[in-house]
Amino acid sequence: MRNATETRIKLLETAMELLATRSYHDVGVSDVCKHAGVTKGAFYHHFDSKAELFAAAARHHWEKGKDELRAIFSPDVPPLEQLNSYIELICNKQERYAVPGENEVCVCPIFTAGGQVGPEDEPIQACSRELAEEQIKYLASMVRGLKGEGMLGEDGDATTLARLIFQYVHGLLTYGQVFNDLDTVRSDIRNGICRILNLQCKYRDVDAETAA
Amino acid sequence: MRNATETRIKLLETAMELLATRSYHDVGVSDVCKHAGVTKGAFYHHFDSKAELFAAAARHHWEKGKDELRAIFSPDVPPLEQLNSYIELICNKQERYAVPGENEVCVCPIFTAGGQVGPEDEPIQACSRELAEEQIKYLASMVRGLKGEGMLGEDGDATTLARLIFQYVHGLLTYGQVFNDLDTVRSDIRNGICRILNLQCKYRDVDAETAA
DNA sequence: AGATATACATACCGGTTGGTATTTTTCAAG
DNA sequence: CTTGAAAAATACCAACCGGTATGTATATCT
Repeated sequence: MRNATETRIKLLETAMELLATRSYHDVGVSDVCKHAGVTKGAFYHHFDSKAELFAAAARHHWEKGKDELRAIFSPDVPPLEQLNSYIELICNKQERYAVPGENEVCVCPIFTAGGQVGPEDEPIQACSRELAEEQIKYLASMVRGLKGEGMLGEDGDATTLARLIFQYVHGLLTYGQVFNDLDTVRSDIRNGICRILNLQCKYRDVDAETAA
Repeated sequence: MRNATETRIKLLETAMELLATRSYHDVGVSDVCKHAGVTKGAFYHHFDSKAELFAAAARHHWEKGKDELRAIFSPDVPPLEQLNSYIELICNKQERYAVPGENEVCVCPIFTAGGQVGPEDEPIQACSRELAEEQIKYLASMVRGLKGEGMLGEDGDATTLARLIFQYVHGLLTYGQVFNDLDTVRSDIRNGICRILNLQCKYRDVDAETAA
């Protein structure tokens, strides 16, 4: 592992992987190092502190996943398909990060950390907020799209709706984590989001896109 | 403080107070002891471990608040009033536990802990699940009431809706905590719940109960 | 009052954790 | 090659935290 940037990235991604199933405080720097196959000396060569690592890791994770989001929420994609893809994305993340049999469900590691650290680790909270806001923006564009196609029942500011969805999804995943129940997450996520959106019933099924 | 049960209760309640604004790992037994005006020796006289303290504290907190819930969700209370009271209850809890200027928002300390500990502290997670399920039962009875009065738009299993609400509220509070923004919580909570319920518009305002 | 169990205090232990100091290795430029 | 700086490994430290051991008041029972 002589490549510097490679080990740095390895550390960043390992940090997020561990954070997906454990809490911020449960993930020690030694843990990260061990799983990344790197010693603590190397770690502190790249990062000043644990907090800095996780802030950087969150940003890295976000940047990496951004392309996915951009693809999903691209203006070229029909809004309803955006919705379906978004739901699918979250479910896929479960399969990618969760540990079957142990931790069935994992919440968004970025936002979670923000809720688990106190005000002393402000940089991490700030990072959480920033990325949450950005994600909400993507959702808001989708909401506007749905509204434009007349698929939503009534009023409701797009940004507000997007925020509500974000809040809901996070709560849902936390619920899934505590109950270690991925099935409920799978069945609730569409239901919850569609209800918040007040999406017209005929569009709520997964295969409804063909009807549009 | 020679009264045993008194100090025990003091410890239980202090634990929940601290947990309301900090994470489980950030609240040490020494912290609890200091804030409760009790030494560690006294603490370990009453509890076997930190985990046991918080499990017991959660139960105590729950039992204490149960009367409120029972009153709110009593069959004698009109369903719509139940909803309004529930929302108000959550907002009031903010004023009670949050630290103005520092921690504006606090999430349900019981359920939060469940999401913050790993599988090693299983008792705490178990406690979280148990109390969450009980709370969902109360919500479900409210949902049935609303449905009985024909206030909800359409289909939807009562238990499912109750679970969705629970998930949403938790996500909302976490959002509020990270953004340290009580105002958004206040304005989103009614919106989110009513949308999940698909509560008919005319009943959504706070003062709509007079119309019922 | 004497005996005994309960309630609490003080001091400390073992382990862990974030972080540092120092050394060794790698590798490219001169 | 030599050299020098970045990268990574080793060893280590101070602080902290959950938990324990032991001692001391206070209440209860006989």
